[in-house]
Amino acid sequence: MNAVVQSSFRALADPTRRDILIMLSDRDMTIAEVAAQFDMTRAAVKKHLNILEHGALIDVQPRGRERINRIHPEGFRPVLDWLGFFDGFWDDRLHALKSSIENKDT
Amino acid sequence: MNAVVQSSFRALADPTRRDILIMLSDRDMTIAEVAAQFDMTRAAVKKHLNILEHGALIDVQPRGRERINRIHPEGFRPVLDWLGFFDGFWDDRLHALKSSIENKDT
DNA sequence: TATGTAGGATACCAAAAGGTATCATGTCAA
DNA sequence: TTGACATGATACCTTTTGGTATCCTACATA
Repeated sequence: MNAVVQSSFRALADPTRRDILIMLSDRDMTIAEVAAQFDMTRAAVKKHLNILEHGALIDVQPRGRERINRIHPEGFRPVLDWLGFFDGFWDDRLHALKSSIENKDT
Repeated sequence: MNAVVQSSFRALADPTRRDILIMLSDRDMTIAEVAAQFDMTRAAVKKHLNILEHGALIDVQPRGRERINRIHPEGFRPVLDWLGFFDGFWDDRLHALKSSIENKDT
C-alpha cells in the first residue's frame, strides 16, 4: 500500500507527466500524439507514460498497432487518501474531492 | 505559479518527507526531534526539512536556539487545486453537486 | 509481399537527488 | 567565561532520474 502511494506521488512529481495528465483529461491519445506535444523524443515521452502507467494514473489499451493512453481516475485515490490524513488542517474542499473519487465505483 | 505547484509536488514525492509531514500533523517538532525518528543523519533530515519549507508545506519558527517545525496547511492548496483540475473526471454528478454547494455564498 | 509507420527496449550520458562527514555559528546554563 | 548543545552550511559520494541514440518488432496497407 505504501508502495502504491509512492508510485502515485512519484508519477505526479514531474511537470511533463502532470502536463500529460492534463492533456489526457481532454481526450485519449496515442503515444505519438502525446509525444508531438513536447520538445523531446518519443522514447522520453514513452518513459513518462510508463511511469504514469506504473502509478496507475493512466491505463493503456492496444488498438491495432497503436496504444491508446487514457486517464485512470481511480489511480488518484491513494494520493487523495494520503492527503486525507491531514483532515482538520484545512477546509472542506478536500473532502469534496475525496468523496467524489471514493464513490466513483461504488 | 507553476513553480509553486512543482515545489509542492516535489516536496511530497519523497517518502521520508511524507512521513515527516505525518509526524508534524501530530505535533510541532524541533529538527533534532524529527531526526531522532529516522535512521539517517540530522543533516539529511535537515535537507528534507529545507525542501518541505521551500514547498511551503511546513514553516519554521526559531525559538531560542531551537527551530520549531510545524505543518503549513495552506501549502497543500496548490496540490489540491491542481488535483481539482480532474474533478469532472471523477464523478460528474458529485462535481455538479459540489459546484452548487461551493457557489452557495457567491 | 514489401514498405512505411507505431511502438518496445536497451545502452549510454549528464544532472539532480539522497545521503554522509565535517566544520562553523549561535545560544543556553553553570 | 566556558562548555555543551541545537542548528547551519558545505564538500563529497552514490544512486536515481530525465533524456538521447539506436535498433528491433509488429502491424496496416499499397
